[in-house]
Amino acid sequence: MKRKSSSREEWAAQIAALDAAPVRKEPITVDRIVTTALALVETEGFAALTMRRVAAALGTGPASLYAHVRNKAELDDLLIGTLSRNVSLPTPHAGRWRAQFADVCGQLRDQFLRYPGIAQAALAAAPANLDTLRITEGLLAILLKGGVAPRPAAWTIDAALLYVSAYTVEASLRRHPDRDEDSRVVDRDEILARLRMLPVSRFPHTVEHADELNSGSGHERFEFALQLMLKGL
Amino acid sequence: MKRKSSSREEWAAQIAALDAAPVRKEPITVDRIVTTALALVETEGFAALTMRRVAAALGTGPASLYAHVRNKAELDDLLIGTLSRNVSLPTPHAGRWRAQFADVCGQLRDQFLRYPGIAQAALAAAPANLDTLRITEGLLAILLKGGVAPRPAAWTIDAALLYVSAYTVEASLRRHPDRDEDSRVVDRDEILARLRMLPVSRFPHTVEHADELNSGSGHERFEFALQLMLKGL
DNA sequence: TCTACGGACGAACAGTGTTCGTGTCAACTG
DNA sequence: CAGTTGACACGAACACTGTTCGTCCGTAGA
Repeated sequence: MKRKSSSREEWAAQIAALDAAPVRKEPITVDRIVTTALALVETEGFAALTMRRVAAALGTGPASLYAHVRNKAELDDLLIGTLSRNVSLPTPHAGRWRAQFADVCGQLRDQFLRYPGIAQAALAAAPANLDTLRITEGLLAILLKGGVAPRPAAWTIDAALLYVSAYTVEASLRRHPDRDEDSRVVDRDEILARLRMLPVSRFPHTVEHADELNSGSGHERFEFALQLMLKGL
Repeated sequence: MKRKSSSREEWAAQIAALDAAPVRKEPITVDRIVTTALALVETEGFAALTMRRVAAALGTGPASLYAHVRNKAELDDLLIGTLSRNVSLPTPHAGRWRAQFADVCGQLRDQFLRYPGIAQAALAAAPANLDTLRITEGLLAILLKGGVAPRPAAWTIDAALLYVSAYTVEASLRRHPDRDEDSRVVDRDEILARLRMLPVSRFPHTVEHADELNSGSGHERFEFALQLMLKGL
């Protein structure tokens, strides 16, 4: 009888599988995990990137992911690796090294901004990943071709990548805060108003140049900071 | 009888209080919370900063903290505010503006490094806090005294503060990782060895200048990046 | 003396990363 | 072709996290 009921269960399972069959057994792979995770980050931000949410989007439980990914940290690494693979490196041109360097950084910035908050993972995974090393290699090639000595080149790359991460983290937090609730979201005008509200006795320069402190639309500040580093070489 | 048992309980409580009395009722204040939290971060890192751990160190439960602090985010804000209050601002001197600027950034860096990982909170709390605004004011005064125009001054300050946070976050992660277990901890020599192991075909410059990429003891890279920004002005 | 009131706090909720043990399906082996 | 093996999928659980609710209690004011 056990056999009988078992076969009946099988029968029921087969019937149920009639619907699910086409989608049914698509196996979990690292690629599917990464793709799903990126989509999640893109729409809901890095804070929403959870093993459980990724697993749920794949129609399974969190434990299933750990056969393909050691850690959430490793998943983060994979994500920024994928992002890094999306930036294209130019063949170094001696006369345009500044523009080329800034362009690569800009690509990285845009990748990070597309997936809000993911730069937090970039700050942690900086040295380990092979794909980020590819970018470092490309930037090094550009600077060396431009005639920069190896050591300042290396240190400049380090500083620039650090800045890109910090810039994108802050930009993401400002436009995609965890809680939209009460007062956390402060737009430009609000910030300006608050700066003007400061006591002039203690914050004379801040009040006087509040508009300058608050200025910089788009990526003007980003470009400025980068050019600051590159002009200094 | 209820009264009787109540008074007896009181009596027992008073007896029990004989020992606990001297330490007993020290009330919870924001200052005590902040002090405890800072001590915790100093010894165990920012990842260990938990409402529960802070509460436990104060001999109570986590709910007690929420009478004095709205959020963990607000606690983070308070912490970096306290740290910011520790940096001393010089009276601006026109001839020494670069050194003064670098010195203030160095103070901030040291504060952040003393409490490993706390700079993560600084990246989030940048604009809101009043104490960080004090530093911005000080830096602005230094640059203006040095003859820098308001707008580049403001943007440079922004870039520098961002860089300080990123630098300290990365430095903290490198020396105080979450897990000391298997392979996450990679010291200088290990990194150098791995860089040399790369395929020369794909990473020619990285392999050739591996030692330069890995160089920079102490805060040499930090000073370099800062001077890079300041020379560019 | 009685009454409010504000801080302290136990318990609980929803959610996190991660692990253990079991199931189940596929492919290689005899 | 039958049988075993091994890798993968996954349910359940553990030890945490931040945060809230309702209750308690000690002190200040009427």
